[in-house]
Amino acid sequence: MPVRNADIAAVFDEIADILEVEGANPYRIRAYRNAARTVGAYGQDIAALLGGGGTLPKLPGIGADLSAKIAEIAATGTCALRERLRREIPATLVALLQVAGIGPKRAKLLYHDLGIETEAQLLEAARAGRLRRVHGFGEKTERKLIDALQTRLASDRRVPIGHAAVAVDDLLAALRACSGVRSITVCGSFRRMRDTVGDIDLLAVSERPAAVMRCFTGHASVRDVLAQGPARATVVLRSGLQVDLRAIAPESAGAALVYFTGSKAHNIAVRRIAQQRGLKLNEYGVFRGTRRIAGETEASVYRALGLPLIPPELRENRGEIELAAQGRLPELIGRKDLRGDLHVHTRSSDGTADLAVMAEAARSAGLEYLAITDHSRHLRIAHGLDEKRLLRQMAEIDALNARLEGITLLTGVEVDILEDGRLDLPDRVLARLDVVVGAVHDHLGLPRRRQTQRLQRALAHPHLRILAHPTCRLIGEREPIDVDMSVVIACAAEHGRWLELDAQPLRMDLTDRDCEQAHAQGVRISIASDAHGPRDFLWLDYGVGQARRAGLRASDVVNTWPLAALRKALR
DNA sequence: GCCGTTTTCGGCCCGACTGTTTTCAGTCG
Repeated sequence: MPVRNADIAAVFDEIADILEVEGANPYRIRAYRNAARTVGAYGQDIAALLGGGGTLPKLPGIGADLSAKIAEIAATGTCALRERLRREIPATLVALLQVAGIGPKRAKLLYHDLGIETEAQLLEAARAGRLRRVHGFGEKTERKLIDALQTRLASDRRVPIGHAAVAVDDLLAALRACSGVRSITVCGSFRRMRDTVGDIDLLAVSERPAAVMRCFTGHASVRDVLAQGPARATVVLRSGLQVDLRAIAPESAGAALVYFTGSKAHNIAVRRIAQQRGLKLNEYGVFRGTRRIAGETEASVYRALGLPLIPPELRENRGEIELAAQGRLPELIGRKDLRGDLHVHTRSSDGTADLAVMAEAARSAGLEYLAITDHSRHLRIAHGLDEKRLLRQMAEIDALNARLEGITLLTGVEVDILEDGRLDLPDRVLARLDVVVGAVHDHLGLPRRRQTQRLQRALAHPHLRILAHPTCRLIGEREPIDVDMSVVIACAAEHGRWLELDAQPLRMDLTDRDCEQAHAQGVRISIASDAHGPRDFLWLDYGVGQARRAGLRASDVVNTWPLAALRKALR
């Protein structure tokens, strides 16, 4: 089995986990965590690079020791340190760190004092009242752990960002209406527009924090209050989603936004910059000694550190701070840049609305053109169109275009890519369409080589223009297909094909990293709603967010182009 | 374990909340 970058990252993360339980130097643990992130995000396949006689360039946070371990893992799949650590600490004990309220110190203590190695044993001991015999544990901790263990399975999954947005809608409206509130901002991974969120982080700017806290913990959607103080509170909603609220005074709003938006790695990096300049950065502002010199806005915080404002989507400590320092941050695409959508469905296949309704909804969403791309015949479950029905739809679109104002419909199809890479409709009909979007919907389990060849063949087809939802993943429900994405991207680049960033909440496919790779290879991206109904165009917000995470400018995204330019490119 | 226009050794971001403590450790973000 070839060793992928993700495998190397997993080894480092496991080492960090075990070292935590062992109570090792926290900075050594951080070094392994950072290395895991760096390796996991690295663009090239490291094992292939080293195996081919290449050398790994100097990466931040990776010195002589970690490079040697990377080489060892790339060659063997593991490393001596991990094997040794595994013999010292049971793997199930490491898993205990996932339980809320259990950190490395307590895990170690439980292991030594009570011999507890698994979640099941922990639950049993807590129920039997044995935990309170351990130093630092009491009745209350025991009860909390029982709760945490019982609800863990149901509540620890990350939620697609589009679903989380819906889940906190009511709560946000209530908080914004609360007296004394100047603003409520969703921060955390939501504001960074990650494809999933683990919890929701809210920042309330207010001069009367106590009132906001009461409004928050007393809201009808709240099931449990986990923690509550004058400045912050944590609740669990009835939906199972955890929400943190932090209240802050207006003069500190910007610093608090930076702090609460993260990422953690970005925060650590900018605080280090503050330190190097003889300053201190915390959620209340930037301080020289005890004097606050910035903090009311995010821009003021970054300015005090000698940096331009860094967009939230880039704050992952993946090089954005260096780019900012050099004045080379990209001018990121925004939602308003989108002029069209090149992948939507109607009632003709599995959509819920007809052509005119979808056209009107797209126009209301600020779009100027819309490609109608219903499924093709092979996808029977979605009533896919055969040649005859597709030709009829094309005629309807022509007729409708004559009447429509402010929006233009393009003819198209989401044609199935068959198991062998051929397309599901004859060339003579594909040739007559404005845009052909190709997608895989079955044989998702093909081995890597065959799946990759299948996509290569499809991309080489003269009429295919866009590869839709390239990895076919459904977040939390279905793993991505096993495909060599670097080969697919290279193939798209070679043939001048475009890759889709499908913004359906469950898909968000391409991922931010793949999108970044595609961009680096010069491949254009189509941000598509894959709408099946008139309200689904709001998903485009999340697609744009993901594209921003990948560092895309408007010009990199084909559906920002004016219709004339797009038509020219399509010919 | 990494890193260096003060350093090759001694630093490494900073604060809130909880529970069990008699002044603070552990956990979390």
